[in-house]
Amino acid sequence: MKDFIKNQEPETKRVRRVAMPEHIDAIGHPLYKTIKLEITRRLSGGEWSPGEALPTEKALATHFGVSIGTVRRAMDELVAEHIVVRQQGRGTFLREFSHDLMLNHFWRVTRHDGSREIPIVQTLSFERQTPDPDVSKQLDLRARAEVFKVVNLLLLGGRRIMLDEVHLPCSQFPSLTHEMLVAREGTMFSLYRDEFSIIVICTDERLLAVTADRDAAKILDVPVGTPLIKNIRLSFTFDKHPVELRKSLLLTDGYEYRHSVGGSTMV
Amino acid sequence: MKDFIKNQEPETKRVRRVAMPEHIDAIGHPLYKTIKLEITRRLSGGEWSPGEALPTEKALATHFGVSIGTVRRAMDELVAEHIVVRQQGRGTFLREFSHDLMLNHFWRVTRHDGSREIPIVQTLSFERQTPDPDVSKQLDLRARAEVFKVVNLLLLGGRRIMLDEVHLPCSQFPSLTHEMLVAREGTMFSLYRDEFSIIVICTDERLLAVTADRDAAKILDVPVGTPLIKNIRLSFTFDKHPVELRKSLLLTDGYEYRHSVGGSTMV
DNA sequence: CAGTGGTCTAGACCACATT
DNA sequence: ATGTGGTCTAGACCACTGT
Repeated sequence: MKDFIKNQEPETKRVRRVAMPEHIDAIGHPLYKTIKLEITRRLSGGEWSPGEALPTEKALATHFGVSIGTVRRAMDELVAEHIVVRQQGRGTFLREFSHDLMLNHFWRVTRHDGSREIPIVQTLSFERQTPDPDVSKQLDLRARAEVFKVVNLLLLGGRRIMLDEVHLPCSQFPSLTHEMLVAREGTMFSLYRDEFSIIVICTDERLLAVTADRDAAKILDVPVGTPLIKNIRLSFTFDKHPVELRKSLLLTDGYEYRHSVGGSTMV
Repeated sequence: MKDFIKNQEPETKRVRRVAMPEHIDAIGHPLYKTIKLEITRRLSGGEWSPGEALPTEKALATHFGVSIGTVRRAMDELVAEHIVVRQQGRGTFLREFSHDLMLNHFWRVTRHDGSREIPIVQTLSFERQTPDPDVSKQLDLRARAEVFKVVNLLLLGGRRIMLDEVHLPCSQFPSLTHEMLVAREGTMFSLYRDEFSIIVICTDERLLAVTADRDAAKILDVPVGTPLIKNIRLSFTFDKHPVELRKSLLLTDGYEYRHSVGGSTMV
């Protein structure tokens, strides 16, 4: 009945979907998710280095055989996850794990006026061990899988502010050594990325009010009983796969812990 | 030189932009932002009530004289801000300020297993006062502007867990009374929305480690010196306009404070 | 100037929900 | 069967960056 002008060039449309590389599981996913997953696969594989320009949206569109809008849709999510940055007129770049990103995205400790400061990190200990069942469970490890345990002391304004106990699955950081931790510039997250191609996307944090016990008090140089915030943080890479468990004690003296809820787009 | 087939129907395109209602300032904004702003204006005006279906995307598109994709772009941000919910095949609805939203979006206190519980609120005091300079500054008030100060005690599992001191600008909540607070069902935020058409979009929180002083210890029924998390939270409506300052003391005993960084879209 | 991302269009088809 | 939101297309034009 209806005189729709449909399928003027019929053979080129649905075919493209199955023209995707075979290792991509497109079932049940919208096309842009598939594109996004393929791009993240290449990122994880180290195909582009931080700061480097990705192919243009047009190039990606023709490469994948999809419309440019579909590529943009995939890129939109990568931008939202702080994995890439777009610069109008210049290109799209794999985000560098700069102090800027670290400070504004994952580093929650500020001065009372809201300004942020780069912490100085001192690695106090480094060992390989069989984790507690609790640690093993949170990191989703197989039985008898081992972890590296790193203890760091963080200084702000020359004062001891934070004591970190970091647990990393040995399977994901096979060649990690004490020397790498001591010698490195920048944050732990930049180390994960540059040396192991592990990109941290998101973290879940659990905060508790505690007081300093004797050990913590000694290391942080405060009286026993000083109030501290205990932060149990689990960090994830793609697919919500856990890569790091960090237990921190934070001294909020001259500093505070800040975060926002819901303020991403804002008018 | 180039045989672009441009402007086949020339008069209908750019004209639409200026065909917008005159009270909209479209300068420098992309069209979808203008659409979004206009929709939020109507929401603030109470044009639709919570739970009610908005016009269809197609209807909005023809009403504003724009493409359906542009309306979707505006809606995408409203969805991201938890203002509306889309249901495929049904429609788009102004989000109800349900316990569900409250619990999963703004309520950060959970049991140690991550489960959430609806707090029971007891209003301990209600008064109108001239705020401290600090409170006045954070709420962005004019000189001599007054605030309502509400003190609430929150119970979880029958135990006293949190002590809130809430500051509200009188100008934005003109008819607020003690009775409204005592009589209400649901959260403070639902009260703001239902009675004053004020929709809270986002909050900034500042956390400090403290110990219970004599007054707090008495009210929370814990020993003096018990570690607490002090949370100074500023809540905003559209345009990052502050509407509430809340200073809370949280007892993390059987409970903890949880939040995520960066986990909105996730693969 | 050419090339990039940013916005916008007009439509098609799909998946889902309701009648 | 109808109507909704969800996805996708092919292309145009704009704003910006670099030459």
